[in-house]
Amino acid sequence: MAELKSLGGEAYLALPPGYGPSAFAYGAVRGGTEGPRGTYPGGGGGADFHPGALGKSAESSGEQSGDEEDGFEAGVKGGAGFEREGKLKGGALGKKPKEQRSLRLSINARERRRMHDLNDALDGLRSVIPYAHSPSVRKLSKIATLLLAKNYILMQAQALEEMRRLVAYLNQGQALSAPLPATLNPFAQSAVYPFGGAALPGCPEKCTAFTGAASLCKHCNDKP
DNA sequence: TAGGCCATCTGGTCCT
DNA sequence: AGGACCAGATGGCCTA
Repeated sequence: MAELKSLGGEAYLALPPGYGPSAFAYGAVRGGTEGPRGTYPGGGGGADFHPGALGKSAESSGEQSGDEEDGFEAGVKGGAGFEREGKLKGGALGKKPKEQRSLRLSINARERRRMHDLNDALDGLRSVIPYAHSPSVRKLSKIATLLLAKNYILMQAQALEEMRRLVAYLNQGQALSAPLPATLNPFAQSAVYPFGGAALPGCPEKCTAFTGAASLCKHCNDKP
């Protein structure tokens, strides 16, 4: 996986290759809304999910009660982990006592809930980082969300530091008429755009879709 | 069709 | 013992 190196200045919010522009390219229209991917039923694991048993509506913690029969019955054919090393770890499902199967279902449900909570948290993160929030743009992937958030935090930290330096400078009683050293003047430096000075791929559309205070990229900001 | 992303299942480990 | 967390595996969906 591409490492996110320390980024300087306006590149803070640029995602590493494979996550940045591609995240948007990848994020291009995807059947309109981003709703459930329709993978719940069945999902992986080979479990035969009851369609609809695990809809997006039930994604949040709290739901999923009752340990809906995850498809343990006929399901789990070669499901995750089961055929590893050619053997059935922990015993074949069919041979599991009902009690153990019940326990497994409970564990599965709990894990599912945990992952849903994690996804909810990621959604919350997506909602506060600057990128094009639009129905026509697919949401950021998990990895892109994390990397973008990290860069955003770094960018904010840098901005804060610059402001501190500026305040300290002004507090020293320096004449305002004197031009600030470039290193102290945040406004003399190039503005920090989440996607750097280059035009964001699909810039006009995405920048207009972006609901933040500023444009996503300098290119767009220069052309109101 | 390959690759990316995702949801889910599962067993192991650690903690309470 | 039970729950949380984790990583590996699997299969489905979608896009280029």
